[in-house]
Amino acid sequence: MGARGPGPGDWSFESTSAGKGRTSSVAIAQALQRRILTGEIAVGSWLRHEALAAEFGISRTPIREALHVLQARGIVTIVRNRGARVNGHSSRDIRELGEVRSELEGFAAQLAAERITDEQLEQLRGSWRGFRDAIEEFVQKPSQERDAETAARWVAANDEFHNLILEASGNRQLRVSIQEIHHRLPPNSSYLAYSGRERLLRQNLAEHDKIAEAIGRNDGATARRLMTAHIRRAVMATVDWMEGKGLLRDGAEPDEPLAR
Amino acid sequence: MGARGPGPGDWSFESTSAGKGRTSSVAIAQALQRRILTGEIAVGSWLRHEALAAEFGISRTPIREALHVLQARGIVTIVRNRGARVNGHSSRDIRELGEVRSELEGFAAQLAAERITDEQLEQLRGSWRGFRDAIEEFVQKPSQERDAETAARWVAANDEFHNLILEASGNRQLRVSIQEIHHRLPPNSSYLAYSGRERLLRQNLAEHDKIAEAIGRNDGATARRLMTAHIRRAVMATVDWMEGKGLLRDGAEPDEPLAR
DNA sequence: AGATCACAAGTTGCATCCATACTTGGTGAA
DNA sequence: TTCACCAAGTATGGATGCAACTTGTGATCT
Repeated sequence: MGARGPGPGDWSFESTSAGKGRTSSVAIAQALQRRILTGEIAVGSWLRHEALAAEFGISRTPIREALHVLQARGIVTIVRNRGARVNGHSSRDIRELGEVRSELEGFAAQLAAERITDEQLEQLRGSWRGFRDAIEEFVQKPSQERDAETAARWVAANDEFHNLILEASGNRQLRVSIQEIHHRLPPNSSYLAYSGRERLLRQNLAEHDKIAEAIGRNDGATARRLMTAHIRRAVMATVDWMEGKGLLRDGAEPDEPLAR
Repeated sequence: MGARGPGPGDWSFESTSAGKGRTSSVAIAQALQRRILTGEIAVGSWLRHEALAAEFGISRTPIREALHVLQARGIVTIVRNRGARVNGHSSRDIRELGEVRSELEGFAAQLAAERITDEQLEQLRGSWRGFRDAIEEFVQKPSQERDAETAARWVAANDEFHNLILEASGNRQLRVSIQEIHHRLPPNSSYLAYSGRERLLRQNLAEHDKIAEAIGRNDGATARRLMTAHIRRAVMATVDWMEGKGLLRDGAEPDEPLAR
């Protein structure tokens, strides 16, 4: 049961048709969500059934379902007889999400420190080594050769580290809640925010090391404190990067569509 | 601007028909969710489009949308060409959800203690008094006269207390996450779990008092500790009640893990 | 008798069609 | 010139029809 879930930050499919001819509406929701959160679809824009249906080569019905799913996730707002509008994030939203995430992951680290098994601990250390090796390989390449594949390795190793801790926490609902928060954040934002900055990457690695060590000592309080600080730093880096890329909505919003 | 935001994930209505004849699919999702979480619709049962459409007097299209929303909330699982199956909670799920909720609400209390304004503090105290009065009125009535309306008063006062703290925390995303957890729990479960037990009600009241006092002293650490313990106690009462009512699924799950 | 295969019933998934509400551009009057 | 009103256009919400898939049952073969 360990290897089951790809965990948070995993939007695998998007590749056109999932199965044969039928494209599940959840796949469409995922594809739309990815485009929205990466900024490919602008914040505040309206999503029109007809255009999306034509683009995906299907009818409006599954599009409508996908939009309702996105509304349930808080990513768009459906206004009656007007359509679905993209709910942008403000810098404040990202920071607040980061606060929540840091608390939850800190809690997970504490539980993990109290409950982790020897086998899981060994996996965690292996994951850390994988993270280290992937980073070393990444930073030693010249910038031109840094392809997506090498970068994906340390992204995967990073995800694995956090997932192992969630797994070791023994609380499945905690995992669901954290996933739900990831659903409200841009995918791979950590990768994008860190990819160019070697110093931050190395700092990240060192933090992972200390967290794993505290968990290995069954020191829940320290593990929690370290993890919380770790996530907060990552969030700050993400906010910086998003602000630089102009992906954030300004604080003041032009017109509130859902005034009820 | 604080009071404005129905940020993402704020749907207050549940009141039958939203407009006139048109029933929004969101309203249908709410109605179905309520029935599922109260046990009116059995765990493990299949929801069929045709039957639901006939029951609500509408066609299958909005039913399908509602089911997809419920799947996004983790309440049902849609299996291709087979339908939507109700995902029951196990006692472990409820406990785990309670752990998460207690952490988040504890965090909210800590933030509230650090950031609350004088005006909000006064509201909080007023809310506490309302809670006290409603409980007094409730417990002094003979059992037969305890109608839904009087009980609803202290339920509302209790909700107001927690909502004010969330508001004072200044973190809107925290509120969304907690609401999302509530979406995975039976509605009014606290009311149902507490309604018959005067001692628990009074203890609840005393805990609210201490929490409000710690927040008033700007003592974040104490407020957090008290709130976390408060929620955990409430969750334990809820689990007891749900086990007594047979609303929980047995621990071992036959097949079909609920994570996607 | 037990197992296997084929067929039929039932359900879902998607496409298309109709009704309704909102938007918007234009026109006329103050 | 500006405001108000009206009408046409457009997009969404819901209903219905059809194809594909799953499953249960019964007949046939070993």
